[in-house]
Amino acid sequence: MKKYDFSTIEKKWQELWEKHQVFEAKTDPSKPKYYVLEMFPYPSGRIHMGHVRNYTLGDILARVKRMKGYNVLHPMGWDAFGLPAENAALKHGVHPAKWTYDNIAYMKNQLKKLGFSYDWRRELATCDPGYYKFEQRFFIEMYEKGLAYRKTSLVNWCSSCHTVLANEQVEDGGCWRCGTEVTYKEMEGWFLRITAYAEELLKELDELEKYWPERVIVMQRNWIGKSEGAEIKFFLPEIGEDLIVYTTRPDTLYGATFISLSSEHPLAQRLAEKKGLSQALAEFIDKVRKERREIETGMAEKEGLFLESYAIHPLTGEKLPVYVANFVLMEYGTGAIMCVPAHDQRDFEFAKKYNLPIKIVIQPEGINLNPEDLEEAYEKPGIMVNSGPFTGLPSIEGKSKITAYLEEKGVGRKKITYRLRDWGVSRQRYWGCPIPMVYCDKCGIVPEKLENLPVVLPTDVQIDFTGRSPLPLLSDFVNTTCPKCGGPAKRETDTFDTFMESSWYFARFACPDYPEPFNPEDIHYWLPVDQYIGGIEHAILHLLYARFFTKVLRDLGYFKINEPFKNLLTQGMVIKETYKCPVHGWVYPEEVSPEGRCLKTGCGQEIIVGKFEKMSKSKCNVVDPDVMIKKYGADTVRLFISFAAPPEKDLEWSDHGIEGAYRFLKRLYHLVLEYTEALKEIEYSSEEFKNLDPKLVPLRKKLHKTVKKVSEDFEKRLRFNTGIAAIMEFLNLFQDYLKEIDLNDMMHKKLIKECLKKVVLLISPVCPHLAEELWQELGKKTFISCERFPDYEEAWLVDETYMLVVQVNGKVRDQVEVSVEATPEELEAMIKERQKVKKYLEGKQIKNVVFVPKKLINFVV
RNA sequence: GCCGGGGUGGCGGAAUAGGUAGACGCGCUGGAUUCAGGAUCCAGUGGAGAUACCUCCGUGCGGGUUCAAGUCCCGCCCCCGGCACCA
Repeated sequence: MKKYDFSTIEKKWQELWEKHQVFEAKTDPSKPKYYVLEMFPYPSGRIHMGHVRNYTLGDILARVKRMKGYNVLHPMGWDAFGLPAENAALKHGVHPAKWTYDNIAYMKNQLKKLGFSYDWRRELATCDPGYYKFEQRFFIEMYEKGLAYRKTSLVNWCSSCHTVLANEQVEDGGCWRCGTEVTYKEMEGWFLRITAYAEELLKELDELEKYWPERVIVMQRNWIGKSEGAEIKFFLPEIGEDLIVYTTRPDTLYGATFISLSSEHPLAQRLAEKKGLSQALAEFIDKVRKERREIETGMAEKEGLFLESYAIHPLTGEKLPVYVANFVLMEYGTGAIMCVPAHDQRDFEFAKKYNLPIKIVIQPEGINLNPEDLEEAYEKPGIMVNSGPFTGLPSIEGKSKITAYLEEKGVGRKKITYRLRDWGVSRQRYWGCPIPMVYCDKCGIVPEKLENLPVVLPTDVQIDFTGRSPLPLLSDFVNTTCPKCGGPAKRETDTFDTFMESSWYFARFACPDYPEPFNPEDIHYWLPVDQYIGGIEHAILHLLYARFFTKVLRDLGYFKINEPFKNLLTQGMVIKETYKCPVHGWVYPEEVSPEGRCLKTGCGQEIIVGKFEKMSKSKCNVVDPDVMIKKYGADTVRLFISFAAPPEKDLEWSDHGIEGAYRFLKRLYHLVLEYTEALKEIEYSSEEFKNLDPKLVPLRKKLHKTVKKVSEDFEKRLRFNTGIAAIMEFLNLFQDYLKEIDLNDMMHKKLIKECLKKVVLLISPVCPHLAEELWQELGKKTFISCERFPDYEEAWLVDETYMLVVQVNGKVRDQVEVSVEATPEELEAMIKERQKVKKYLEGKQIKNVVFVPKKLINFVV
């Protein structure tokens, strides 16, 4: 028997696919298109199992859609700018460009070995000036529309990466990449006005809700954080100016007993000066900055500084003391709040600490709150009290009534606020896209001329051991001429956040060689992406930025679409069991004895079998895709990874599990080969099966049901695990039927041929190399990758008989095979006489009989 | 605290429309083959009791609706993820 020689088979078909350009996509408006995209990888050096899973899921879908007659675009590229390249340069003395391109070459080879059906002609790397020059152009166009601007702000700073981080890149107070604690620094930098699109980004989520995972929608909604409230003016007599506060609870206005400002608030400074408190305020600001970490996480105790000033309540005329408070953020709302201790927990705590009055203005129904014995703020709705003309109103109504009243009197207005902040895109890094701006002493900030783009990142540089960007030191780069006046000027030396590149790459894939950013013919045909697949870790960052860019590019006239990704699938992580030794920490599986002891020299401690965790080098639980491909072949790896769990769930890597997948493919291979000689010349047409041997009819029916099931699971539900299970189930049944098969009978042979052909077609999106090989063995001259997905015949899906489940009082008591044509009356009469049923009915009165066609009959006694 | 998602055999997971819970795979048990191991093949495999038929229990816990609930409703517990002084 011929051995299943996967390595020869896989190499053979990979070469043939490439030679015959099988997966090249061409714009063709006469055909329906389907754009499958997986999140492109950062070229870190080697692909990991997470990539294998992501790209296998995408590849199965791309292959299914191709077989279903779609013109499929399935590209791959490299998110090639980023910090690790600089770190590698530092550590190994390799230039970031060389390191990056070497990694790309290696990883591309790995992807090819997995047999993914990419159109490699469209490959792009974001560090290529031919790519990023358009990004520079978009930025200049945004600048001209007022969507990009420069400002000084307090930024998140990672001292280890020597760069600024966006709010989205701070996780639990640490840098999202290296985990170093983030500090705050005042810096100037470029911002994109994503807040201008806040409302549209939020609103469009209602539509996306049908096609995107709910949790992603929820995360984005929270991130945008829309709130409706009011801005209210409080007059400051000391300086003769109005202070504007933002509140979502105008209904509690009469309960305001003091005012708090952010320490960064400009009016705080002015009031402090007036009262000779500048020194105290400066100290307070300093303290707040130092404690910002604790403040942001809600850990710091509330603290304030009384400015010895008062604000006039716009409706009562009362004098309210003005404080600066450490918990008031300058970046949100107006940086100033009215404080209602009775109905806001934060204000309550502050008031208690500084002995400020508490005034109740909302009473819950049936309870009478007293300021003296209040233990926490009452934040829920109720009936308004002590609220002048509004007393007696439900607080829900009071919100809009008070706001309207304020508007009428000119001391306030309705206001919508978003939590979303503008996107800071400046990074003090070398390995990134240069920001195409020039600083001229005479003309100020001037964008580079479009015809001078790209501003090329100089590659002839030495990476300094401090890890700082070499760009500011490169006089050839820095010194330039002003695009406006031609005089001497200096270049911007910051580079873009790398999320810029990934915000529009999906569109460039439609026309990667076009001399302009986009060829309208191509992008209007291919966009949007029909199915986007990637990790949940990008639920906010990347997906929100890409949505924002899409809207901007639409408004700049490039796109016609509003949203970049129609359907989104967020696949789970690949996780594996971990082992921990009490002495040595995490250990490799090879370092654990069969008795569960540590095998490190002289150790012998009992190993703690840990949780399944995301594969990582530090936890010693990684499985290298290369090793698996070598041992089992790409088809087995693809099969296991798409079978072991539904796509959106975490997948537990199992060494036994992959053995099972391998076993299945060997079985399939040998089964087909066993018959290929006898079947080579056999052809069949569906009409011929009308005279099929009755004992084989159930087999053909199962075949057609399986085709239907797999078709739905693979194409519509994206549940590859159940689709594959259905194929396995059919093959099990098929093998049972082999005893019945007579190879001298022509009809039998035709049926076997049909079964094998269809099974091979069904499995082909998952295991394409093996499928191509078996297709050839079955006498076919075409690529199975270019074949049509099998059809099923409706007539063969229906059964003449079925197993009727018999219940008595809802409990299963019997099963009978019955004809679909039998009437309920006939069935009832027949079943009552059956022994198994009879004993439950004897001596009982039948109260009701429930009959569910083709399913069950239930006697209620 | 708020917002999502989830809890099904020894394990990963099925059950798409309220209708046989446990498909498929792993593991395990027994058998065949083999000098032996591995590989392969066959049979069994939710639990308890009877081991011939069969009976009872069973989808996190407690109630409910229904002829019928893993699935719907109410209350609770636990796990995972996100957000969290955003006024």
